[in-house]
Amino acid sequence: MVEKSKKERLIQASIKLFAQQGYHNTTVAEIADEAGVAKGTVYWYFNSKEELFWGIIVSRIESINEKITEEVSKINKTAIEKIGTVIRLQLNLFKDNKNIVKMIHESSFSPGENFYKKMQQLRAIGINSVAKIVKEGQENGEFVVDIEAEELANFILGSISGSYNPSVYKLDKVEEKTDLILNIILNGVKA
Amino acid sequence: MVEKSKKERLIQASIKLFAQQGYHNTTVAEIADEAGVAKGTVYWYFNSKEELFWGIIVSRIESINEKITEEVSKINKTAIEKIGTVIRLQLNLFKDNKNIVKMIHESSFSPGENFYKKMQQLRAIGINSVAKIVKEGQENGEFVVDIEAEELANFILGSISGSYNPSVYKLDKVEEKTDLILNIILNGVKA
Amino acid sequence: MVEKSKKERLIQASIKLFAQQGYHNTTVAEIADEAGVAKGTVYWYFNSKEELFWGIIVSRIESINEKITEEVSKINKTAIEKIGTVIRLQLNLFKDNKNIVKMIHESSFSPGENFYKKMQQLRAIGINSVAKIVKEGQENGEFVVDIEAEELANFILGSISGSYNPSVYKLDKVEEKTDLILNIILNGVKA
Amino acid sequence: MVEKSKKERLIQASIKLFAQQGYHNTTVAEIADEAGVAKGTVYWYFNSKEELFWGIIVSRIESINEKITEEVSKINKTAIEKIGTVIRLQLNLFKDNKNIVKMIHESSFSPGENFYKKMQQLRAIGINSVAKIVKEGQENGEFVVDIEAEELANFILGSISGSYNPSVYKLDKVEEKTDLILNIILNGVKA
DNA sequence: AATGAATGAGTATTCATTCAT
DNA sequence: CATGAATGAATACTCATTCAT
Repeated sequence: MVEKSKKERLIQASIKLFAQQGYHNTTVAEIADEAGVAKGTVYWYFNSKEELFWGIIVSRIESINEKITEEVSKINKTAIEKIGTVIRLQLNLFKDNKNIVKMIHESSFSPGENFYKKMQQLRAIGINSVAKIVKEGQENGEFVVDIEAEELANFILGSISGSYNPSVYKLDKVEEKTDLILNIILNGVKA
Repeated sequence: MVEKSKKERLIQASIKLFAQQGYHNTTVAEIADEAGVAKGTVYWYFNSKEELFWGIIVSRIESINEKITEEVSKINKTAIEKIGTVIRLQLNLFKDNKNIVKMIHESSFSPGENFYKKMQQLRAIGINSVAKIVKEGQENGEFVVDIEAEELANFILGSISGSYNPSVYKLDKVEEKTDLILNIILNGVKA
Repeated sequence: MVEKSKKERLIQASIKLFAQQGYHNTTVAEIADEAGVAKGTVYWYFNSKEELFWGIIVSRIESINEKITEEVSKINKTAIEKIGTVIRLQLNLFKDNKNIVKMIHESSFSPGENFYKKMQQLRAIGINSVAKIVKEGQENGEFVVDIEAEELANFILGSISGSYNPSVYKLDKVEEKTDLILNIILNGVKA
Repeated sequence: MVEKSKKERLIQASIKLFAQQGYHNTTVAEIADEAGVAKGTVYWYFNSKEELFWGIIVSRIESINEKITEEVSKINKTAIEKIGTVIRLQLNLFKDNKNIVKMIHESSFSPGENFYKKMQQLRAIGINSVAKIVKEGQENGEFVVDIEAEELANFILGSISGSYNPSVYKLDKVEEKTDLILNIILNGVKA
């Protein structure tokens, strides 16, 4: 079929609108409208507006976490190369899902306890994977050893998303940006 | 009188509640209640709920921006020292204003285009100040020159806030953390 | 087949759910579910939720009215005996159809004028039949004559259902209760 | 003031509409409209539509229960006289509050567990009071003693409300009706 | 300055009903 | 006969804001 399923259309419409206008400023009616379905149809596929929002967020983060985890287990790559891949994965996520990044941004403030915990878990999973890479690098002499692996992982992941700033970074040059960030993280800024 | 002014009490109540519950889940009635005033009184001191929210956010960010700007102009310090101060300032802001940090997090997206732009401006001011420090450091040979000052500034500021993760960082040891971050930024993680 | 027809299953499910939860708190989806059929199927057998509800109510009341009418025409019984039978019929209806009694209770008011009138009519038919018995009794000297037959009939029918109180009456002893009520109605409570 | 309070107006409007159309067929908007206030005002005075409905029901039943209880304790009246008063009180309640009677009718089917229990309690209180009168009458030889006082009380109260039928009883002649019912209850219908 | 009663626009959610298959 | 995806009208309730006192 060329025609997308109504559920898929609802998800796309949600991503677009939530990102553009924020969760609270987007109505279920608007989403249905944008997706070209009736309001009631939203509730045929999703139990609530919250579930719709968080379902999207969680699925995307899980997807990138999976990719990172995958990267960790590769044996024919150095730790440095793996960190490079992590950066590239994140930047590509940002590039391909500008709207979702915005949604994740917003989600950092929790509408509900349940989802907040879920988000914490997801972040922990990501950090954990990167920490494994770091440990590997520390063990084989690629990385400095005077900093705890987990703290380093936290810094790395944080600096990628923290430094992601649409008004500064033009994300059409992912490779370039990856090199830049990796360069700073590896060598620092001192002359 | 030791009794705080009603306006001050309203601001404190707002910070507490907005941070705990988020903007949309906090009602004006709750704020008035927490502050011990009548609902109508809120509107004597503030024109709207939004103004109350943003007034707080903006004032705090402006305050730290001022401090950074101040730091820039000091002449008896190296650029590296200045960057260290910037990190220390940020971490202290986080430490002293956990609630406000949460608010800023939320505000990175929330209610309406106007304020989003305002936030972008504020961020730009901060980056601008740090970029001046960086340029200074590049000119006097402290920092690498193959990276644009603004991009570097963006990375520095971003990595501080991005790596700020309450569940990992215990912010009671600001000096220690400052050294850690500064160390990574300056020297990188490569062995 | 031992398997009941879908229509029958729908009726049974409706009685159960309407009685347990009331008309407005029972959804067509629930009924279909309870009956083990698809939602759409309900509409093959019944034109609407209302029709389903009222169809049940009306059929039961009509059935008891028929029995009462039947009773009236018997010629080998005294009026007193006939009244006794009416009481017994009612109590047995209550006993066997607790759920339906609840439904009738609710229906004494519920959805829309049309059905309210229908209920009035049904009640009128019942009263009319009993009134015939009363008249008979008045004519042959069994009952007092200073009270209009219809008013008496109304009292009799009303006192049966009005005094029906599940928390007081244990309806397992229908004969006993019949005697009790008949006794009071006939002889009164004065010593 | 000639102008009734908004709360009072809301109560009156609710009684009217709930009785005319039933609980589920009456919208909060209609009530507000009928009372001449804004929709939001309903929620200033009442927490919910349910509370509004049940608040009315309960308060009226409590009021008549109080009157009955009062009657019980009078010492210069015979039990028969007291029963007469109970009948008169009920009929007057019906007369003055035709709408409320309808509401009580409807309430016999519970929207919520809490209120259902409350209703049971209220009925129990009424029966209890009447049972006291009956006992009194049994002790001083006014009433037959072969029937349990509580069962008799249940019958009496039940027969009054059960036999209340707007299409038969014209409630403008309360005294007459009171005598009629009292007469039947006391002496029965046997010639 | 301060109050709090009153407002009414705004919205998520439900559910009887339809109809293409 | 039977299904269940899809519809959209209907509605209780919230809450920022106003204003007479």
